[in-house]
Amino acid sequence: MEALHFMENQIKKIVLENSELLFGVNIDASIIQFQKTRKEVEGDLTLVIFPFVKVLRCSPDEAGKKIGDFLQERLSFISHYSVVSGFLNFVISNDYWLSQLEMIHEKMDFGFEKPNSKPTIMVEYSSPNTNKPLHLGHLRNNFLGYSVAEILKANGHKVIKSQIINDRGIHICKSMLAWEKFSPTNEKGERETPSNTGIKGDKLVGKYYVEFDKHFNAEANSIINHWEKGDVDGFSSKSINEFIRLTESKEGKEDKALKGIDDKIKDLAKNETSLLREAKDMLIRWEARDPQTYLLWSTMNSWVYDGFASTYKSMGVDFDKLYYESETFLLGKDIVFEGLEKGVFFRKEDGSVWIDLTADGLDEKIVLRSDGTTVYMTQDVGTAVDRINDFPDLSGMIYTVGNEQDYHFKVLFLILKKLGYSWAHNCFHLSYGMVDLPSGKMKSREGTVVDADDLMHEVVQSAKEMTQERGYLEGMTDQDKNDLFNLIGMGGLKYYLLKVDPKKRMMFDPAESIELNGNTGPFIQYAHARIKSLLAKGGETSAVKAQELALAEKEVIKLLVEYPMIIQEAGRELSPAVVCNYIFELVKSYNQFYQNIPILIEVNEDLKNMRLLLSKNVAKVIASAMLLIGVNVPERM
RNA sequence: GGUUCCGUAGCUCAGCUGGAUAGAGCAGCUCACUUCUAAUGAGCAGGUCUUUGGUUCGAAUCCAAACGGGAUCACCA
Repeated sequence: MEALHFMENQIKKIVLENSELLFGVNIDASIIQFQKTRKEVEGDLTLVIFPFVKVLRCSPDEAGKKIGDFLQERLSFISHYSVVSGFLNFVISNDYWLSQLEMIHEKMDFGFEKPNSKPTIMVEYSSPNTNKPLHLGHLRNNFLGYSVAEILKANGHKVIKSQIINDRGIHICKSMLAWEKFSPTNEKGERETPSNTGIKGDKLVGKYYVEFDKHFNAEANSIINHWEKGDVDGFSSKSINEFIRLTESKEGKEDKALKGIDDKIKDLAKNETSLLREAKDMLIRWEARDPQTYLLWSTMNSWVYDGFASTYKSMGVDFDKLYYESETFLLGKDIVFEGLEKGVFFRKEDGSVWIDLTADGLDEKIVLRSDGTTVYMTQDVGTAVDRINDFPDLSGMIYTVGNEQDYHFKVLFLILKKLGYSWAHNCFHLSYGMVDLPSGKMKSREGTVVDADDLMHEVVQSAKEMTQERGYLEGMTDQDKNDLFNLIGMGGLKYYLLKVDPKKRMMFDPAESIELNGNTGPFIQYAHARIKSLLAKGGETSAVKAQELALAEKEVIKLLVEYPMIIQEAGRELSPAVVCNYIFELVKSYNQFYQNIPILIEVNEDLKNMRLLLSKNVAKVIASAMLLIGVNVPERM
């Protein structure tokens, strides 16, 4: 058991067992509340006395003194105590702290639970759209998902990292179509490919998705022009009537309402475009497994996967199991039919299938379109069931997806429960906030999207410049140097994105993200490198013999002792930010010690040895905790 | 409008199972390298914890309302 809990439990036990003797009445365990002692006050552990006062009917000071005396006599780890305005502060003996340091030193995997000792959990993250290259938002998603998986492993869970790849649907057909129609051919008669253009696969496909949108919008605008001129031949009368109705309704409206109406007209026109019709035809051909369409689809997807693979490599994330929507959507459909028979879903007149969630405070939600094709929800139901089939020992699933989909997941989990799946209660949406830029929201239309590859390249580049300027690089090979620049750049970026509570929306300042001072990844990496350098010069360490302990040293040990509880808390909260904040505290505390207390220069061998041991274990915990957020630490920098 | 998340220093964020004088980092101003890596440390300055009411011995923290901001409410994904 962790040292702090051990001490708290000992105190609690003695107080409860002797409450009759101490206070003349039996007390409730809930009034025994601990907290960390404030910095300004001497002490390590504080018992709050206020709750006792009501029961005991005496002053807080009296009660505190009574309890303090009693405990000091019976618990060896209590050196002495003080009562300050209703708080009973225990000073824990130096021996106890030093023995804790010794214990930490002996444990290789200090803070970690036994691997695979807890139920299996699947963590889904990343899950990109194959039409769009990964951007800043995906970086937060990937780092978060990867880190949560690591944190759960540290808590003893078996973890399966997965992602669902959104590889089918009308949007995919759009980029396929655009490539077929608009891609230029070279002298050999080939259209653009990653190999003949040198463009990264995901970027190339993304380019044609944008290209589609451009032509799509142009065609829609020209249709609106026709309509406005009264040229309505060849368009469905339903659309025309709706257009006339909308146009008339513009009369006397405010700007904002006008914009809404214009958007509706645009949608109307889009539905009449030949491009959309062609894309829809293509989707139908794809669903019918038309060989030519299927070949184009699998070829372009493979370009995207190659591109993503290289981005994931740069990110330092990986997956144990991939799911493809093209493989799970049919299962989802089957489940809907089963549910339809069981009465979970109902069919509307036009043939579409719905679920009524109004009794649960939600809306009616569609699960199958009237033409029988699936929607996002159907696929997610199928994927969830597929996963349980693949991994029967799965006890829960965590979906790392942005908070704009809070409603979707609420509905998804509810549907799974209504379908009678017991595991549905262990599905959890790890919902994280959007990443904003100083200029505001990222908008692809305004070109303010920060590309993941570009950003990673930039931070590594910046790390390179800084490190060449002030790093300790003598004797390193070019390969080692490049690894180091990468380590520092990516460490800074990951730490920057993970130090904020995942639930909250956060501000991403590009200039600040490559900063090296203050609460940053490189600040922590530097501390580690400095300790390693110290240890290299310090020689071997042996068991702790020292008995003195300076305040700065004790503060560092106290933080080390907390590490196991931090891992638990981070696991409970699914929050890498908890780990980040802890490492930062630890490093700050260590730096204070390092700056003020001599280590190698110390003449007393016992003290020197203890300080080296302390440093060694700080480095150990830094490295261990940084790995939980997917960051490596350098031996030197 | 319904639902939901959020509002703490100039900026970015901690703290929120109720507890002592609300903390960091950045930016600003001082100071400390012939020393174990100064990518560091010490200090100064900076606050009506959005507002109002309630619960309590005690509220940044819990409850309610108001104000301000985000997300979401498609036969899109």
